[in-house]
Amino acid sequence: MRVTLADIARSLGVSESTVSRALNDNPRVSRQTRMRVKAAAEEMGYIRDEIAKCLRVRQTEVLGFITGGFTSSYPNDILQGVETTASRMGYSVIVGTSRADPQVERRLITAFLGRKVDGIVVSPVVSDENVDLYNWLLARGFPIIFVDRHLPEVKCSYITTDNYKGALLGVLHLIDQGYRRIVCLAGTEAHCFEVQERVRGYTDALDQHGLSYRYIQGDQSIDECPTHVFYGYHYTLNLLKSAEMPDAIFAINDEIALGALRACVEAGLRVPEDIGIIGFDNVMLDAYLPISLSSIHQPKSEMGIAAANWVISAAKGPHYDVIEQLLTPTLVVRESTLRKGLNQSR
Amino acid sequence: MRVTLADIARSLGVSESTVSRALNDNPRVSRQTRMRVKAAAEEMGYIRDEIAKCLRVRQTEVLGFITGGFTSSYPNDILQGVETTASRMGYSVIVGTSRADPQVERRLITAFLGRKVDGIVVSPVVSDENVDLYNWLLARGFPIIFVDRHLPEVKCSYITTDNYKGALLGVLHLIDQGYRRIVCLAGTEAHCFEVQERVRGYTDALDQHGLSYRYIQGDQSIDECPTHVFYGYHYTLNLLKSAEMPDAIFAINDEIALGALRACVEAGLRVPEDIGIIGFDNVMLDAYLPISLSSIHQPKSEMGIAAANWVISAAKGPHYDVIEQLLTPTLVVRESTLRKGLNQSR
DNA sequence: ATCTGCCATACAAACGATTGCACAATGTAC
DNA sequence: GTACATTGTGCAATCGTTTGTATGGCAGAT
Repeated sequence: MRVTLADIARSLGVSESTVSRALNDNPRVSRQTRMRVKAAAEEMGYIRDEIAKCLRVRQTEVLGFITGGFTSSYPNDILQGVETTASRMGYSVIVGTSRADPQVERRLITAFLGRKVDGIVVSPVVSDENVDLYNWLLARGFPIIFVDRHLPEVKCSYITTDNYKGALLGVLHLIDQGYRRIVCLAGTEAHCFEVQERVRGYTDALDQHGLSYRYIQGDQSIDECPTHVFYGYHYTLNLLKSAEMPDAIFAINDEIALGALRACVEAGLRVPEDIGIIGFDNVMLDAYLPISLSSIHQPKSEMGIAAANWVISAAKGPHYDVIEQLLTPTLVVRESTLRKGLNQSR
Repeated sequence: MRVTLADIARSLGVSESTVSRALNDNPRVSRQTRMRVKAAAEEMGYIRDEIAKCLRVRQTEVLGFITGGFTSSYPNDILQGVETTASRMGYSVIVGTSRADPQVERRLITAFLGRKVDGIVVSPVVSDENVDLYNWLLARGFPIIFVDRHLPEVKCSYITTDNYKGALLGVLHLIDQGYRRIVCLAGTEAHCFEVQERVRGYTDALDQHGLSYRYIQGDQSIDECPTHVFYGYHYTLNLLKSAEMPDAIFAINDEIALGALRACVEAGLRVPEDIGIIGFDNVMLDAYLPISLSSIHQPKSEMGIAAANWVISAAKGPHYDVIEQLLTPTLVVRESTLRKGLNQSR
C-alpha cells in the first residue's frame, strides 16, 4: 500500500540499509547511489514512517502543548508562537485542553507520554494535585516548561511575564490620571501565583499614594459563569450598584476588562471621564474597540517561542538547565483611561 | 528506564503476550492473571508505548488539524470542538498553521502523513495548488474533511455554514431596519467559495428590494496588512471619505466588522443611527462590545465536533461516505443595527 | 488407559525504520 | 604477489507492541 524502504531497495536492487543511509545523507554511501536513491524515493512518493523511526531512535520530534482552553485569545497567541517555532525546527505540536481540571491535565500528560512526546509546554492548572506528577517527570529529566504561570511548589522551568511590575505600571498610570477609588477585579483564579503578583502590584501602587484597596475576587456563586468576560460584566454591574462607586477598575485580564467596560457603558457612565478601565494582556482587539482599551502588554507569542525553543534544546541535549524567565510587560495607554492629555500620562 | 511489557512479564514470571492480552482485557487470559497483571502494571507505573503499538496495528489514534493561524477567535473555536471530541474518543490532535500558504499546507500534510495520523481536519488554503494532493489522498481512501470552507474542485467531505442563507438573513435585516446604501466589505479572500456565497446572499437581498450594490474587496495595496481587523478599519476610513456615504456595512466577518465599527466611531458617526454594521461569525466578544455587534451566528464548535466525529468514524470503518454538510446560521441582532424597535426587526 | 476438547499461556513473527559490524571489491605500497 | 587501507554495501539485531499458532495441562467421555 504505502511505499517503504524495502520497496525502494527492491526496485533499485540495493539493500534497505543503503536506502536508509542514502536518504539520511550518510557519507558512507557513495554520492552516486545517494542520488539514485533519492530520485527513486521522490518518484515513488516515499514518505518516511516517523513512527517506525521513532521506535528505533526514541525521538518523536513532537511537542505537547496543554492549556485551559482555546476559547480565549491569550493562550492561542502562545500556541501560535509554539507552533511556528516548533514547525521551523521540524517538530510537530500535539495539543490538549485541561479545562482547568487537574484530572484532565493528568490524563493529557500521561497520554502525551504514551505518545512519547519529546517535551511538554504547559500552562498548568492552579492546583497542587499534580505536583507529584510534575516532580516525577522532572526527576526523570523529562523536558517540561510552564508558560504564563507556574507552580511555586514545583522546581520546573517557567516563562511568565513580570506580573507585579505590569500591575504596578498600570495602577500607577490610573493614579496619574487622577483616579482615586480604584477597584481590582480579580478573576476566579485568585489563588494563582501570577494573579497574586498582579494584586500585589495593585496594592503596592495604592500604598505608594496612600489610597485604599478594594479587591473583588470571584466566588462560584454564578453557577453558569461561562467566561471571564461574563464574569467581568456581572461583577461590575453589582459593583456599580454598591454604595461606594469606584472611579477606576483594574481588571486582571482583558476579557474581564471588556465585560467591565460593557457594564459601565450600559450603566450610562462615560469612559474614561466617569470611570477608567485598564486590562491586562493587551490582546489584539483592544486597540479596535469602540472605546479602545488600555492594557498591560504581555509578549505572548514570544513566550511561546521561547518555551518551544527551550523544550526543543532540552530534548536534544543530554541535560538541561532549569530557567525562570520573566518577560517585561509594557503599559499601553488607550482611550479607556486617558482623561488627561497624553503628555502627562507617562 | 521506562517500564515495558517485558518488565512486567519478568516480574510476574509470565510472557509478554499474556501481559499484553491481560491489559487489553482479552478473555483468553484468565480473570485472575488479568487482575495480577493490571495490579503490577499500575504499581510499576506502566504507560503503554503508543508508538510501538501503532507500528504494529497501524492506527495512531491521532488526528491532524490544519488552519490558517491561531490568532483569530474563529478557527480556535473550531479547534476547541475538534479537540474535545477527539479527546473524548481517546484521540489526540496534532496541529499546524498554514498561514494561508499552499506550500506550507502541503508540508504540513506530508508531515502529518509521516506521523501517520488517522485522518485530517483542514480549513484549506484557497488555492488550486494542492488540489492534486487532496485528490491523491482521497483516491487512497485517506479520511480527510474540510471545515469552514471547501474547494469545489475537490470531491472531499466538508462541513460549512450555509453562507448564502446567513448573508441573506443579515442583509435583509439591514434593509428591514431602513438601511438603503449598504456596502459589502469582503476581506482579502474574495476568491474563496464561501465568501462568494456570502456576497451572493448580499446581492440577492439587495435585488429583492431593488437596491444597488457596492462591493469592496481587498487588494494587496496595504503591504503590512496584518489582520482582518486592521483591514476593516482601514477600508472603512477610506469608504467614509468617499463621495457617496453608505448607511450600512455588511462585513464578511466579525473582525472586519470590528475594524469598521471602530472607524465609524472615530469618524464621529453614531452607530446604529447614522450607520449600521453587521458582521459574520458571532464570536463571543460581539455581545460585550461597548456597542454590541449584530452578527450571523455560525455553529463553530459544532463544526469542529462534527468534523472530528466524521474523521474518527471514517478512520475506523473500512469505508466512508463523502458528506457535504451545511450548518444553519442564525441572525443575532444587537445594538449595531437596531435603530427601530426590536419587535419590528424580525 | 486413551482420546478429545478446552483453557491458559508461551513462542515467534511481524510492523518499518536505524545502525554496529562484517565483508567484498578496489586501490596502493612493499 | 602479498599485505593492508579504504570505500561502498549488506546482514541482522533492535525498538515495544500485538497476534496467529502451537503447546502443555487438565477434565470428562469412552
